[in-house]
Amino acid sequence: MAVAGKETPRERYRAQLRAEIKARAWEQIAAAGAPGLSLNAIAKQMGMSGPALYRYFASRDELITELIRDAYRSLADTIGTAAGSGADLAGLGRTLRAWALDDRQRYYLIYGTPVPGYHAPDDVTAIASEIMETLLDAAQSAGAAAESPDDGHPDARLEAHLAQHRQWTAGHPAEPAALRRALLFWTRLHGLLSLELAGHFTGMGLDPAELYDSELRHLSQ
Amino acid sequence: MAVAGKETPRERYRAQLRAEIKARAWEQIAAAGAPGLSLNAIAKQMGMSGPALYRYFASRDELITELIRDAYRSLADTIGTAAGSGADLAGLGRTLRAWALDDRQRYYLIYGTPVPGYHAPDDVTAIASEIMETLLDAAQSAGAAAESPDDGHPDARLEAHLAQHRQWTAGHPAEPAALRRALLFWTRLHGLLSLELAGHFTGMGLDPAELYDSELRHLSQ
DNA sequence: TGTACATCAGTGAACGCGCGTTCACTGATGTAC
DNA sequence: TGTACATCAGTGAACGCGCGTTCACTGATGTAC
Repeated sequence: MAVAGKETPRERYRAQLRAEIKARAWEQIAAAGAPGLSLNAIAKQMGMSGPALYRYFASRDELITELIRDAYRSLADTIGTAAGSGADLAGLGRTLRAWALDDRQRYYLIYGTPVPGYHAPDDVTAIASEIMETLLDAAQSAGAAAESPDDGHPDARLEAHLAQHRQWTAGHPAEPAALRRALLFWTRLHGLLSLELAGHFTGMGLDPAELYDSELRHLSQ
Repeated sequence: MAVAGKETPRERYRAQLRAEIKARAWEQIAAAGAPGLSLNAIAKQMGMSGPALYRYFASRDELITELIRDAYRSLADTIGTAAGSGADLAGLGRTLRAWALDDRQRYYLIYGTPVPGYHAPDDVTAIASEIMETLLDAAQSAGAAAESPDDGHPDARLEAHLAQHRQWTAGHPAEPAALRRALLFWTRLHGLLSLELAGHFTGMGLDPAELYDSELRHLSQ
């Protein structure tokens, strides 16, 4: 691993070109979705021949994997930064929606329809649990300051299940109520986001922001 | 439109072949997702030449559109039948999950990542509101028998928003609380389903059925 | 500072493949008198 | 019932395209003495 500042010009150039390839790849994905990603098309857009890209990525699959990794990293960093700035659960929720709306294809790369046969690399699961830990932190803080998200009707059965299956909490010391709150946060907001991004509310005349805010209020109460 | 029983043998044969093409199309989609659908591959599988299929579908796009229509119809019929058999909201929720798990690609055709540039035909929105009406019926009945899904903390702001944007209810006489309940049902269950189908819970060691049941209990209380 | 060599970016040709779609045509099935 | 004609399913060849990927090669950039 090269130490920053000690890169040779060649290394710098390589990194720069890899970055540009990825940038063009995102543009293509934005235009035609991930299945429409083509190495040849990227090369043409950069004024290079197709095979040239193989100096930078071993295959189309490796490029896509890298984009998925970047998408996860982007989300983890965005959520992590917001939490670091003192955002509470509701703030993280707003951050999540802003992140999703900022680039829906980036969202879809993580949470969209999975490609049959494709398996994400192992290291992204580490990033995924990094995100979960941030949520658990926020949920734990929220739990200290507020009542349960269901107004005193905590779901004992769910909390028992969550308490017994804590692999996903990665040793996080959150209480059962906080586990539950973090999970509800995650699943409910993704429900709204995926329906909104796919346009399922537009035909209904509803304002997705209003629905989203409502769930945030409910989760924070 | 041909009257049933008055079809000529040729019409019958046409209908039969269209059905077989669609059946093979579903198999292909199950194996490689919707982007991997190929008319030539279907033809080969049926022992025919590629161009032969153009007697039955004008283009690949028309075939996909037809599959989407069928997916919507399947969901509307399944939910409608359950409601007709006296299922309450929780029952419809279980029906929804069973339908989704029965064929995830069928679910994705409706609720998965949209293909940029593709627009679903108008008539599917009619089917979509048919589904919503079924939900509104059930939510209205539930409202008469139970308390609000948030235990007496109804979200006045959300209900006001919903009451002011009732295009999606298509003239349904549901009360504001029922509108809200139906929408929460829809968005929360889809959040769980989309995460479950994409495998986002498998790495966490959680049982999606448990989470789903928890939301159903909450929505029905 | 200058020369000899190694490294590496990028090219162009080629391979093999599959795609959607069109077209002119053959042969079977149905219809009309 | 039998003949003449129209309808229609399916074929095979072809078009034009783009894809991922390999390979041998050129030319520029960097390194070592």
